[in-house]
Amino acid sequence: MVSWNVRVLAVSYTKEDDVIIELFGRTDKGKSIAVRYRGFRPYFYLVAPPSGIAAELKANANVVSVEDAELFHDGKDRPCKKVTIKYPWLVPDFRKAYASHCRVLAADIPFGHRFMYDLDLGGCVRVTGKKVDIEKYTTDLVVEASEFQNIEPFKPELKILSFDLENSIKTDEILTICCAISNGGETKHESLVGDEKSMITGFLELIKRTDPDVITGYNIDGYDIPFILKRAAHHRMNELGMGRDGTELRDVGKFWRAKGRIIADAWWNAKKELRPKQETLNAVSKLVLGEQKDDVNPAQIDQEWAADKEKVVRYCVKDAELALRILQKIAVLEKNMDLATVSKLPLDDVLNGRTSTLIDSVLIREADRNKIAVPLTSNFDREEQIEGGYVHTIDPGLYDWVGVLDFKSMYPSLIIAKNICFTTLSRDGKIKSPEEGVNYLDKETRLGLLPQVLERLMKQRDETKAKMKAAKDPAQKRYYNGLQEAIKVLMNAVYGVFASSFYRFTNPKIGASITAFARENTKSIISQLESEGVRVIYGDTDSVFFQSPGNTLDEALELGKAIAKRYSKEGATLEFEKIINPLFSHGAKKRYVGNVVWPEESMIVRGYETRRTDAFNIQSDSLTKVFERILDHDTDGAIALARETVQAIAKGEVSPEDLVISKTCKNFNTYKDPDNQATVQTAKKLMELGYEFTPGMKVSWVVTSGRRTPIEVEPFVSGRKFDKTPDYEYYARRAAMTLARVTDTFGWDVQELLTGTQQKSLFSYDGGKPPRPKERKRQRSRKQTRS
DNA sequence: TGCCCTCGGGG
DNA sequence: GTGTACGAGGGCA
Repeated sequence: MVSWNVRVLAVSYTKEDDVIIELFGRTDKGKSIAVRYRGFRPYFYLVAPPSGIAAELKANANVVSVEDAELFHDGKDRPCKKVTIKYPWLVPDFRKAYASHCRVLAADIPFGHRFMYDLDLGGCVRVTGKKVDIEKYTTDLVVEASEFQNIEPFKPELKILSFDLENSIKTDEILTICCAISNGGETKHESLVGDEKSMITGFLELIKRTDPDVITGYNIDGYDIPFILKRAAHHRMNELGMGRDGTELRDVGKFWRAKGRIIADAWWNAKKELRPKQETLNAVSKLVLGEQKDDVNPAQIDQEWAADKEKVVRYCVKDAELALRILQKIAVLEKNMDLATVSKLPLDDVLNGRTSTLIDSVLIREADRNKIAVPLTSNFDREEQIEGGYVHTIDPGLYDWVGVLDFKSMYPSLIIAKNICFTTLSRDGKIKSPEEGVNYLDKETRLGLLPQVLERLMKQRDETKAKMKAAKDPAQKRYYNGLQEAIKVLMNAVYGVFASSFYRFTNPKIGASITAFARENTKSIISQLESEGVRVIYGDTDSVFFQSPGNTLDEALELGKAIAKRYSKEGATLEFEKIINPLFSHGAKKRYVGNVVWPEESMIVRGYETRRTDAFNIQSDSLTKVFERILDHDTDGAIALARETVQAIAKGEVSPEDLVISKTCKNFNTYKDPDNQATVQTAKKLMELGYEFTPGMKVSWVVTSGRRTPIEVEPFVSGRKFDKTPDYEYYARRAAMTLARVTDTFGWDVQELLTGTQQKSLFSYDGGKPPRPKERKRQRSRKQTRS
């Protein structure tokens, strides 16, 4: 018997003579490994099944055993039957068959996960067994395992294959497939050219030969992978095995899976991680690598290919490499390995799975240990959304020296403090939630599973933080920091699944009472602060924004620290997070901009969209400039700028270039009502003008009549003279609408920006109602800038 | 205000 | 594979 230490990347099962669990991973010696394990059986529970059911089950040839069990369900311990069956793929049938007779439990847990839960395996394991030789696997090692042990987590260097293809727009044929393969520190390039069939075969062989843990590229899920499959189908090719056992790719909605490997689209991950304003490979490369794509025009790929094939191949290799480096730079694999460690799951499940998967992994293990029932995930009707956090209204205006206080891990803290759990939910519980009739048992009567798990995670996080502090080696420090961040993510995810829609362990009452407790908490802090004379200007869920009466950083700092200290109590720590000076809002919740001046200087924009690509230049540029002036306390300048911008557009004193709107145009028939689509209209006119158009191209236009339906547009081609007249009125109105959201605060609404004059006197009344907010604000904003 | 539709990335 | 998976903005009623 030999042992290997493995970072688990994926878990699955296969049907041979029997069911075999497969773990795929990489060892601490850098070898890829496939681990096989026989003899694990699927099972589920039935709650108090009617008499006769047990006998019926025992007689079923697919049933291995029926045993008695007792599980805590719906407030008390109940007699159950544990039904073990032969094959995991039969579980759904059993589930359906018995659901009408009694409650079925734990019959929707992926078999691989069930295996990991039951052996309580984590993200890294020591596998003991013997090496075997099974040809279908592409891994360095194949092992028949007899034993598993948990070990200290480690993060092996993963082998990543990034690829990109170029295809003819005219004929749809693949021109080249290029790869950048990273193994440890070094990166190798491979490029395939020639006839399409052999390129595809060559690509599959390359995957088989190099056996990457991760396959990446830019938008491969949505483009390159389906494209290769489409072309392979065209040639009637089969056996497109990219899996580590030679099996084919699986289509999971928008995404793709290859057994034993992780398909991690660099675009998708960069999008999640960075939320860039522009998501093109070029823009993201510039953003994270400070580097650009090669100079090839993809819209003219056929011409480029005809002119210089080697140049196109270089370009393609470069794209593959950029995607690879982006994935490495944003370190998603590392971060997710940490999350896999704390949630005890294979990397693939963490990277590509839902957050409920993470919580399941932690909660189901704990439930099993405590003999607590694991219900099925019910088919959620996404009816009523539970009420969210408390958001304090913000009056429009400009505020100086704003301090921001934050409750530390508010939701987890509340769950622990109030013993909130599906196991403690009880009408006669002593802990009364603000929600009518939703009460929880106190800890002494029954400690909730959820609070128990969260308390352990919190403790674990504190310990990890302590280790981080104690670590001398920077690499060690980073390692512990990653882990403690991952625990934080996991804890916040716990609240997420309980609060959002339906989750197997909860009902809306629990989520609703968590937020209800939270609202009560935040509101009470706000009113206490107000009663002692501190001016609270805003608050959202777990944060409170107060205004320092002084006009220095030191005064704001002192007040913030004092409040944090005074209002922190056991289980609800209030932290002083930052100082913003100044802060501006036009009076809508969740929308503000400001200059953060402590602890670090930065600009903060929340809710305002200054970065849309389908807005015309003037629209986004002027909004940004208006914000800059406002934060410089130059409100008059901001208003003047907004007014002048709108006026200039209305008078036609702008170049058509600044009015161009760009969007992608897909195949016309993919639109419900193509002729109503400005993109389609533009594309058709482009073709009439003799320009080439291919579905998927970005088209640019200028609106020539915004009043008609559908809107009338004219294509804009850079370099070609634009000889139509833009609908300046339409553009002025759109700019005014964007800018007025902000200038309204200072007394200028859409109409007034359009006409350039204020129509109402400052103190006019509106139908007997109190003065319009904007007028109050005008005064207030002046006052705010005083000391 | 809330629903419905579309887009984004790729060539 | 005991799993069906985005998220945000704009248009329109």
